[in-house]
Amino acid sequence: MQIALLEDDMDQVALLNAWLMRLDATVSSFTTGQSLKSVLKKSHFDLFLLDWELPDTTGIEVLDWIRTHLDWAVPVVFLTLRDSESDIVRALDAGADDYIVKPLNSEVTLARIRSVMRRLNGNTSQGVVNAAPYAVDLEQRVVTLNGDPVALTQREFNLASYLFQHPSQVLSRETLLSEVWGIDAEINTRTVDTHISRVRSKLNISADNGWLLHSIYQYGYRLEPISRS
Amino acid sequence: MQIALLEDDMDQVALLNAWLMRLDATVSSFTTGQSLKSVLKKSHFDLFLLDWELPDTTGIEVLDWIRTHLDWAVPVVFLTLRDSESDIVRALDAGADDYIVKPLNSEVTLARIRSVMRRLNGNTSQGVVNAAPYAVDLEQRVVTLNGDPVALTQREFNLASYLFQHPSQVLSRETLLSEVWGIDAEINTRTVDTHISRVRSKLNISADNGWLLHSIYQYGYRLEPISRS
DNA sequence: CAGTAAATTCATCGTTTTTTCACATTAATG
DNA sequence: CATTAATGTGAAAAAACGATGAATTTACTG
Repeated sequence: MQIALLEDDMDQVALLNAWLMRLDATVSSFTTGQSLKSVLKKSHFDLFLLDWELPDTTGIEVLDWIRTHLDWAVPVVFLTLRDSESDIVRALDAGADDYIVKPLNSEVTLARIRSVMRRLNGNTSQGVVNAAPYAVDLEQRVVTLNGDPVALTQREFNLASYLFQHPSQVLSRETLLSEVWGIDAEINTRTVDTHISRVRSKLNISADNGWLLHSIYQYGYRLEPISRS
Repeated sequence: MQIALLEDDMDQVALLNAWLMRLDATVSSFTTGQSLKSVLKKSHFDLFLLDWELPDTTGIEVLDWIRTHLDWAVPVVFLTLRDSESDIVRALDAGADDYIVKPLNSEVTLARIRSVMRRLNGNTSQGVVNAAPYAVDLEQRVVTLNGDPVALTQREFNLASYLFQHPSQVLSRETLLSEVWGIDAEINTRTVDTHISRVRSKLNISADNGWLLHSIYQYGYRLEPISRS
């Protein structure tokens, strides 16, 4: 679990770091919007925690940037001193998933973060991911097409399973390397492409089966269902 | 949208009913856990709003019942007077999606409910930009002219989509490079011009189709509709 | 611990996409 | 109207991707 914390008060950063450790998460903290943005092009985060007031921008602007440039699926939680009702409404309507007013209570903060994360993973944390005509059984580690199991290697299964758990999301090669391979370095390799190609062909992902696995030039891949109406 | 409201104070019920109308929702209210349970066997709800204290049970028990007997994915929000931190943590960890302490503020309550619903519905925020005779489907990443899809490459689509999302606006080359290419440096390149040319020709943007894509001398471009009378 | 089979990564080539370049055309200025 | 600078556009060059066989690494077996 990768958490990005945008907060310019170093005391708060230290405090939150200590608390978030209990979530079994890796926390990357940033003190300016600019520093976060520059890292975002290459890194993946599962959750953003934003302060409202920052040296070079506001949390709302960062949220807008995340919502237009990244995926909608990433949860964003505000942690701020600003407690006016209009600010709360503004942040939530801009796409925030929760809004916690400082001073923070450790238990409540963590419980709210857990709640947001649960909603994100909710349907897919375990069991069977349904993506007709495909189904991904995370217990048995098997992907089926129309009920028939398809022979995949471990790595192929891990990749396919990650893709089906993040449908319609634009996934960078770095994200896939980090999430599927567990490699965090920025290495020059075409391994991801090779495996994507094999998954595509073994699972026969095509318009006929209602799914497409596109490449995003210079970036990564995206698995998406075709909505036929 | 079907909302179930479990609340025994009739004044609160009346108040919430009035507010929730704005969400374009149908509200069914219940004053006892038993009455809600019996209806659940036949009815479907998209959201549960629970008070903590009820004549025959507690909100926590109802939440437990929902989580074990119904789909885990249904969002549940607490609306209660109980404001102790331990109660909040208890409810959230039992699977609640949000916890709002009374007295309620209408705007904040509605914004929090919208936030929870948005997360559930898989973020239908991206839709189709209508710019007759063009349409830009941000989900499928396809531009259509009179309903026929036009073959565009990724970069061409990104550019066209950005232009159609900012019609009649004067857009500098720097803005386009930053928003479409993700490049923040001011580099000397004619890449933007080439792509503009491609978009213009592939989409056949011309007076015949009601749109023009002008260049702004020494600055950038502007896509604008022609008002035909 | 060696031999074997399987999985993964690497290397290559053909194809597609993007960028650069060259030159024709258009626009602004006085 | 002439000059200069910027834009339009087709073609070439460069970069990235798809696919597949070869090489390497890993896992298993006796």
